[in-house]
Amino acid sequence: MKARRKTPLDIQTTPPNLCTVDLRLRLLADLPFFAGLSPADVAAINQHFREVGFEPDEMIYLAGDPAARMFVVAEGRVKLFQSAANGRNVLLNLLAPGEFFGGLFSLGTEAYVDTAQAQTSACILQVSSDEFRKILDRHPGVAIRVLEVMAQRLQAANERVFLLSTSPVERRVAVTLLKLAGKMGRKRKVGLLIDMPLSRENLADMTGSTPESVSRAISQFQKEGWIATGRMWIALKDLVALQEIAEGV
Amino acid sequence: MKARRKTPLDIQTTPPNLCTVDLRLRLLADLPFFAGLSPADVAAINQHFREVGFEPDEMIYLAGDPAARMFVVAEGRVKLFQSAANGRNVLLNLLAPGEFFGGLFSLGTEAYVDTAQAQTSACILQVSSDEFRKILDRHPGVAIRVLEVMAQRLQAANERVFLLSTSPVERRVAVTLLKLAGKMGRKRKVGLLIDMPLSRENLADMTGSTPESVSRAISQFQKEGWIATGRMWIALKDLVALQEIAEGV
DNA sequence: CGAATAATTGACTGAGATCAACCCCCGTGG
DNA sequence: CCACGGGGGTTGATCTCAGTCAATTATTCG
Repeated sequence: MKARRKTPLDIQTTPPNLCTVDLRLRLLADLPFFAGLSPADVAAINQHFREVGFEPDEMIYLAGDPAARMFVVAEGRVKLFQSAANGRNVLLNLLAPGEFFGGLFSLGTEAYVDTAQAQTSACILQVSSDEFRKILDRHPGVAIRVLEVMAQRLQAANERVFLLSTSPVERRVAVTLLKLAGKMGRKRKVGLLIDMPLSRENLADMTGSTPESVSRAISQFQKEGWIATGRMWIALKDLVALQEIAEGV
Repeated sequence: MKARRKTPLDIQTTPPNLCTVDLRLRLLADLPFFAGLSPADVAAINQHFREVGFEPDEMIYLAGDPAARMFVVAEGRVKLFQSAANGRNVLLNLLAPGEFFGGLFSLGTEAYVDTAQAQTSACILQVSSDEFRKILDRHPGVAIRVLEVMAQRLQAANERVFLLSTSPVERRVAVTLLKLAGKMGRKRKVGLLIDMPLSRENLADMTGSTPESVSRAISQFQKEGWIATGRMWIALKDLVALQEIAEGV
């Protein structure tokens, strides 16, 4: 018997592209910032959301587009990035179901400053920025919870500035792997698998480095037995060792 | 007649350390997030603020302290930074009057993640996080405006990640100078003076570099006639040229 | 099986960090 | 008023991490 595929990832060959109705309601109710609302309120808010399916690599919006909508990931993975003139990209965030993104929070700004792209096939809920603004006005508690999320993201961004300013590539890669595993790690036989297709280039765009340098770091980690990896996937096997690299022991 | 001092900065030798009452009210009313409130509301909110004076270099809070307070700069300059193990600092923000900082927005977090230090003598208004939280609950419009400020800061932090990931030191320094001048530039004979004491090391901490490398970039700019500089001060003379460097022409 | 794309590996190069010496302001105190 | 000392700034020499270029190998899909 011969293994046909080596990827431990569950590849969604037939994308659903549409979320079921109950998934929508459950999802909205589970969003951190709608958590305090009554089921009736959530149902009312649900009315304003429209759902859209995306193929892998499909663009959701481009930097510079008028920032007219706010989005919530229902299924799949979405990446937010900015492109540099020399062709290099900077990956700002990788989003999992339940996370929001889009133009709402650059309210002064009229256009998106980043680009959103489906990393896998994805189902996305969207509202117009105006409508979401009305929801915020109507439900003050929601605004405060959104504020908390924004505060966390600001903190994460500052941490990243710190890392880029002080740490070598190897450490930045280790930190990134641990963060990804914390967010979307699934226990598998090979280890704690980061549950999404992830290339060396993606990691380079996340760490301010290059695919080659990331590859060297990854090879090292694998040689030490701390991770298992293949084409487009990585699983962590020794979190403690990685943590030590991440913290610069 | 002989020039006694070469610094074009107005040095505050006798710090006031206390803000006058009308300054307080004017300041609070002018805060972006209290802008929509009635004078009576502002006066009521004012009751909850306490004012404190700081000497230059005095610490306002340390990373790790319980995040019990939220602050507003009334007068002076405040720097927020994080320290790395190797002794290097990363300067996260330089704040001017009207800007807020502190523990409020790491609501999940119990401790400050950064350190706040008075860069000049400064007058700071403070409220307990609990009290400010109540203000937010009572005035929903305020929460939304705070949200907007947070969104701007997140965007600024992401821009910084982008710069650190893609641009050489020279460009990062140019961008930083332009941003500082936009925020606290004053027209002087020497040029558009950045109105605060600012060392090469400060700039290094802002650009993820070293004092030596910043010095080399600055020397270059001066040789080209784009800036004028001295001990702890910088004035911009050719914004267009700097803009071109900043945008990578 | 073969084409396409991801990943690895090596050799070379260069931007910038580090180390070190020196200069120059500026406030202080004789 | 001037001499002094300390901290900020400059400049040069060296070294190193990681980016670049290029060739090869591995993996997946049609």
